Parts: sequence; structure tokens; C-alpha cells
Amino acid sequence: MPELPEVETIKRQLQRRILNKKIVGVIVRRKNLIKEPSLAEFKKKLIGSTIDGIIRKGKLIIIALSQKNFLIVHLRISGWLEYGKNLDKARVSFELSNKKFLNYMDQRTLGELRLRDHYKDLSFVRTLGPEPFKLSPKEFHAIISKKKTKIKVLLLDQKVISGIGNIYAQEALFLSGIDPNRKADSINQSQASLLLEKIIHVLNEGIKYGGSSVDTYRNIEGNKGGMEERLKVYGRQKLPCFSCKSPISKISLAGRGTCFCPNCQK
DNA sequence: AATGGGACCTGCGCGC
DNA sequence: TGCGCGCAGGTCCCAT
Repeated sequence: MPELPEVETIKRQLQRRILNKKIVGVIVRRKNLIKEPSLAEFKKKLIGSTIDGIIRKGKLIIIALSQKNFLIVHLRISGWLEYGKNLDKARVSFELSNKKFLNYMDQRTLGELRLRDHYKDLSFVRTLGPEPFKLSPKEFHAIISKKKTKIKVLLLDQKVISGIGNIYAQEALFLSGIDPNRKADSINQSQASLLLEKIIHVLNEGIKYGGSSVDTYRNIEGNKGGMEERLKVYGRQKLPCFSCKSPISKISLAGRGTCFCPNCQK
């Protein structure tokens, strides 16, 4: 999915486009994406609501509504939001008061939409770890030095640190010269500081270039991001490392493809 | 506690 | 061309 930079890009565009608009209609083409409440309640409560604010928590988009409830969108792997015409391919479309539509797109339909009175009590939100931007190098080292799992797997654990996904984890490890197989507790303070710095760097680059569109991801205008062409290791298996020219390896860690340079990352 | 596998889904590109 | 396979940005759940 959309990782933190993609979701942040969406959030910023939504703030420009849909703030203060009223929802006047809801078209649900794929019912099982609506996790709560019932489909009828979902539509009934949404229609007539005004969009008061857009919040991002980790990889979640939360749309604050005038009737003191929240539309919580988890894009999972292949979701994105597209603003404009009513799209037939959209899984869910929200009709707005300005005759435009906010379309929930999702090839694999693994995403989740919820309408709730609160979002902070959602278990996924409650257990969300801190975002990298908020951590000091010392705090980050303290967190990872307590874990024996592989560092790459740890970076993907939203309960430990939130916002990082499979692309940016690989990029940050490459930039800090750390082998994704390393046990987290084997990383010393100076390496942890470098890793945190690179995590923040790649996330900020991702935001700056509007996210990575390696596959389905689009921003709300339907355009691709610009970050995918700046990725250093993701998807570059067998190609020469940008730093040392030796071929990039690809392995599987916790069921996720993982590219790295065995020569540069120790 | 850590690890691996499968589940949830659709659709693309590849080799045969 | 058609078909089967592997793979894809996430997360949860279960067994070992």
C-alpha cells in the first residue's frame, strides 16, 4: 500500500479539495469494504455530513465529519482516492455538494472503510507506535535494542514504529548500509542514529515527490507520484547497485520481497 | 518472543 | 492465443 508518504500526499490534496464540502450521495459497489456500521447506516449517517478535517495516523486517512463522526480509510495494499468524476471502476464513490466525486479505488479490495464516533479507540490506532519524525536517536535505539527480530521485519511493525512499509524500509536500510537480516538488538547507537536519519530522509523525499507509484498508486488527481524513479533498491534485483555496481539481491523476509546490496549492507 | 505460513482479494506479466 | 504461476505498497491470525 500506500505507505506514509503516499498517504500524506493524499491527505494534503484532500485538504485542498474536499474540505467544507458536503456529502450528498454514497455509491457502494463493493459492500464488503464497509467494515462498520451496516451498509444502510453507513450511507444514512454520511449523507448530509460536511467534511471538517483530514487527519493522517500512520497509514490511515481519517476524515472528520460535521456530525461528530469519522470516516476512517485504510488503503491497505492497493487502495487510493481519486477526486473528480464518478468513476465506474471505483469500489465506493462519495458524491459531494459541488457535483464532484471522491472515489475510493482499490484493485485488490483489501482496504477498509469505517464510520465511527471516535477513531482513537480503534485497536489499530490505539496500538500504533510513534512516527519516525517524533523519535530521538536515543529513543529509537532504545526501542530496537529490545527486539531480537530482524530489523527489516521490525521496521514494518506498526506497533513499534508507524508509517514505514515495504518500499521505504528497504530504501532506508540501503541508505544506512544495514543488512535487512540483522537482528535489531545487534544495531548499536550510532548505526541506529543513522538508520533513523535515513528513515526520516526517505519518508520526506517520498512526500516531496508525491509518493511512489510502482504499481497502482495514484494521487487524488489520478496522477502518478515521482518517487519511484528515485528508489535505490526496491525492485532492482539483479541490477547493479548504484553505489558499488554489484548485483542487488532479493530475498523474502516475513513473506515480503526484500531487495538489498550484499556488498554495501552489512 | 520470534518466525513462517496462510488468509483476505484482484489483476498483471511471464513462460510454456 | 490461452493457461497457470508468481507476484504485488498491508495486516491479522494461527501453529510451531
